[in-house]
Amino acid sequence: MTGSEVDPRIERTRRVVLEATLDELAAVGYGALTVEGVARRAGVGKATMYRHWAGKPELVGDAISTLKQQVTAPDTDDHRERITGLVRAIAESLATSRFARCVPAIVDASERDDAVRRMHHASSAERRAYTESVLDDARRAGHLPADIDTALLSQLLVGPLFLRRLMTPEPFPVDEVDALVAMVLDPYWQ
Amino acid sequence: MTGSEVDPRIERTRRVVLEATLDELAAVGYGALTVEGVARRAGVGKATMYRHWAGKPELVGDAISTLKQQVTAPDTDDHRERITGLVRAIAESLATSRFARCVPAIVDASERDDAVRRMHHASSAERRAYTESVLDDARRAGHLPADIDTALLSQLLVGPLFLRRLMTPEPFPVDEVDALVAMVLDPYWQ
DNA sequence: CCGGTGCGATACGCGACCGTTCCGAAAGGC
DNA sequence: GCCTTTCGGAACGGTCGCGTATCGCACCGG
Repeated sequence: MTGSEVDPRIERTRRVVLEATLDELAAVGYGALTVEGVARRAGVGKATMYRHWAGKPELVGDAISTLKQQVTAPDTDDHRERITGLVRAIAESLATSRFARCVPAIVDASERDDAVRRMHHASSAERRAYTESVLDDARRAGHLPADIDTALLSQLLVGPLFLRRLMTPEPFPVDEVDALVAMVLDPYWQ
Repeated sequence: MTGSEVDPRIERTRRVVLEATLDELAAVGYGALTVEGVARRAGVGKATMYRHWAGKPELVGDAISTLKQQVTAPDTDDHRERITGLVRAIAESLATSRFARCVPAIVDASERDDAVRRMHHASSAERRAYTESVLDDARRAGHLPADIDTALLSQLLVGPLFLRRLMTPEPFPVDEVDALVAMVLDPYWQ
């Protein structure tokens, strides 16, 4: 009845399977992902899968919800450097992280399943809010015009990164982040 | 031997099937797309499919290659208006066109199949080159600094549009295109 | 130490899609 | 008008994933 602690076998299964789900998602995409395939990759019995998840949408939705943002702005008082550091971190993440490897599959899955769609857009909104908060800090510190639209500004900074990841052969080069930030911010920086 | 003209039956089959392929792609994505499903949607025998295409990758690659960009800048001497009109047209296209409906599936398919990947990136490069050429015209006309990076500039204008289509519930509002263009270009416009 | 429980493995019937083959009908092209 | 080509439809054996059920084993927790 105390039940506060979870059976470590259950805990382990959840961890291993959700890990495998993300790998499978990156490897074959949403449409071709199968519960049986994830079970194989995770080294788990198929029955175990259905003991924990109702089916493919629930499994994938659960897996995606574990993809929380670990990208943060550097901890400095220099607002300009905070912004540049954040954009650079996002660019690096989009070039190497598991999230980056899953993005195309997640984008596609969002078109097919409502639960995945909500997860994806919620996570995306969270990341966007964080970027905006960093910009707002700079604005409140007087480095940006008081009436500037930081929501739009954040899209100018991040949009090109996703554009390059999803629409071109190579992600946005981290080397060019400084030029990007300069082109966007220099005219407004005070 | 003259062979200059193609049997209209073949021509019709190609047209109908490639049309259906794009619809199916938008509906179920790449991973879940099946040759049999496309045949059903097109109202065509399965044998006919294999008479014309070797398999799913070739079929999808062929279909995507028919998605040529019809978006153009308005024909005016006002360079600023040409640019704004082009960005507005892209935003409208991303909200309504079949291309927009297929983008998530195409992005995902590009991660799975090399032929699709090449098609997608080639089309994307073509569109980007066009946008850059419009910006270059404005630059040569003296409206933009001679040394400005129009490639980066075009990503600032288009990036947010794709960001909103792929990472948020709603595409970039056409109403806000003017504000976007203003924020990007105003500081550099001469 | 022992009852309870999660586990991997295996097998089931079922349906979908694969890629191929054959057919008679319909339409093209000379 | 006749020969040729393409067509849609149906059927083939084969593979794969579905979701469920049932094992015996191993580990957990009290």
